[in-house]
Amino acid sequence: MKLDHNFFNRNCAVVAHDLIGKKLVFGEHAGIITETEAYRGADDPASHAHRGITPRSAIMFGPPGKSYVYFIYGMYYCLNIVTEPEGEASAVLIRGLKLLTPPLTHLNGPGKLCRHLGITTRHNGIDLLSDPTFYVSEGIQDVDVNITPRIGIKKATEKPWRFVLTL
DNA sequence: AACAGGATGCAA
DNA sequence: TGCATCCTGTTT
Repeated sequence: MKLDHNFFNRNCAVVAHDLIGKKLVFGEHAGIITETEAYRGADDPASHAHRGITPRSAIMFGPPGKSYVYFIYGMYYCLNIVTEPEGEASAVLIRGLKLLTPPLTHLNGPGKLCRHLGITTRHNGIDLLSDPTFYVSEGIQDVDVNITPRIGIKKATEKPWRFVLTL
C-alpha cells in the first residue's frame, strides 16, 4: 500500500523517523530505506530553505509528498521527499537504501543512491502520491531506529534529526 | 586525515 | 568574482 498524504503531511523529523524500513520504488528499482535526515526552514541553518524561497528551495515550501532532487559538488544528486503542510519548508533526505532488486547492494550515501538509481534533477518535483512508478510503500515491520545528529553539514549539527535502521 | 573533482547558488 | 556546499573515492 502506497504511503499517502496523511503520512507525509507531518513534522519532517517524525516522517524521517517513520520512513526507516519503508519501501522506496523507483521504476525497475526498489529498496528498503535505511537512513534519512530531516531538514526544515527558517529554524534550520543547514537547510536549503533557511534563507526563504529561492528557485531551488521553492519545492520545499510546497505540498507534501513531492520529490526534491538537488545537484551538489559538481557531480552528485541527492533525493529528498517534501513533508509538512504547504507553506512550511521541510524535506527528508534519503541517505541509505538496501536494494530489493539486483544487485541487492546497500546504497549507503545520498549521492551513491541517486547515481545507482539514475535519479537526476529531471526527477525533481514528481508527486510520489500519484506517480505509478515512483512512490513509497509499507516495508518491514517493527524496525529499530537509531537517532543521531546529522552528518555532512557544518551548521545546526546539534539537532538529532538523522535516523538509521539498526540491524 | 586531507583533498580534489566540479557545477550551482548566493553573497559581495 | 569568489567561495561554500545536505558528497565520494582516492591518496597521505
